Amino acid sequence: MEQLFDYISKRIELTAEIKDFTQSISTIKKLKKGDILIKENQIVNKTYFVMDGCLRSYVFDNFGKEHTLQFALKNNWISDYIAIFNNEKSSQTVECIANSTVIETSISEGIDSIFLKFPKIESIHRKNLERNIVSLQKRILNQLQLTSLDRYKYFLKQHPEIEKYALNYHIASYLGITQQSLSRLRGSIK
Amino acid sequence: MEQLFDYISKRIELTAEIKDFTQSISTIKKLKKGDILIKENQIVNKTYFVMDGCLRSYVFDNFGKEHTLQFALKNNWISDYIAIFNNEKSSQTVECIANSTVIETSISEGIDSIFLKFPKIESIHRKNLERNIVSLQKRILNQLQLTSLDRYKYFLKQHPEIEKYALNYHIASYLGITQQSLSRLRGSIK
DNA sequence: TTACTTTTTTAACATTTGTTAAATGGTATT
DNA sequence: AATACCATTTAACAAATGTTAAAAAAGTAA
Repeated sequence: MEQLFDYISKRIELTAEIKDFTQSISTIKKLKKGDILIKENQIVNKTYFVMDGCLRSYVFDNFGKEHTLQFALKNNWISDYIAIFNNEKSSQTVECIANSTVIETSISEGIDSIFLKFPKIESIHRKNLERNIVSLQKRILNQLQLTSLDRYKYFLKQHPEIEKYALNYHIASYLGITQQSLSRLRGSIK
Repeated sequence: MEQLFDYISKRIELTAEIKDFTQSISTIKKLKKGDILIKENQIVNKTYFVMDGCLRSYVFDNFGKEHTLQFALKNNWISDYIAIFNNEKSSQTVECIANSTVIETSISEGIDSIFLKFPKIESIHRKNLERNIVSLQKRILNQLQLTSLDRYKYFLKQHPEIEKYALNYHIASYLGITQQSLSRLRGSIK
């Protein structure tokens, strides 16, 4: 649990109160490759902090194809935030793509009520949201202005250790191309 | 200014204090089509609330091509948020694409200091960020799973009155295709 | 109206990416 | 080692989109 406390204390002053509260809603879980943490059409009241390993969130389209929204490596959070923020059932799947250790944090009492009790946590959350928006905007701009080869190169820079964990089609479905195209791009690099 | 107060009071209880403060950092501006509000490489300490008309934010790529990040219609905010959140100089341009009336809000004292004084404003901001993340994620998913024709149709649903304001290439550069391709898609609809 | 500018459409051709299918490579199990 | 399973690469062809250039249409000002 220390890893999460480190994360928090880098952002705000970690009081005993906040520490106790965080502990009370969190549990450490060992996961195996292939485990599914969130399925489609469920109520989402958990969010996951990756201590080690790698999780992936994705959606299925009408043809059953997967489209990857996020990879979460060490010290990153993942969940279906569309569902949480909109109070909807999940449309995303969150899957463990390598043996991982995560902290599962329950937000079933509602995030707004948490922020009411601990305004400092709202500040952390707000800053995370800002960071998140910056990276989503950058991803959109990449999608608009880069060729798929350049997107792939940028992706590797951003996630240097991802190839240890992710399959070809995980990455392809993040970049918006087919696995065969990605394979072609890889060939063209050498 | 009433329009902005309406916007705020729909989200939090609008106290006299917050009203005064908001007024003290805001001015109404009439803009003409073609006016540039934010240029590349400037310090960004303003954000714009559209009362009427339409603004657009975009970036230039290495070849001088424009890529549209956002259209802001009535009751929407626009600025270069990457610059603001990261404390960087602007990489985006914000342009007025139709005669417009906006409220220019100065955040030169720093958004964090504003939130310290008025935690309620941080809550509004936080909820806006969440909504924004949902729509950015949806845009990414659309980019991943829809054909450009379906993206265009979805875009029109989302921005029903945009065709009054936006040129062909504004929309094309938002969808990530050329103006010629967009023209082809339009033809194929009828 | 006319002349001028800007935007949109159209067309021919080039390039990229998708589709389908088969071959190759890797890993774990018996 | 042999088998089975899964992931990756390769190839041939199809479809979508980009590129370049010109024509048509729409908008604007004198």
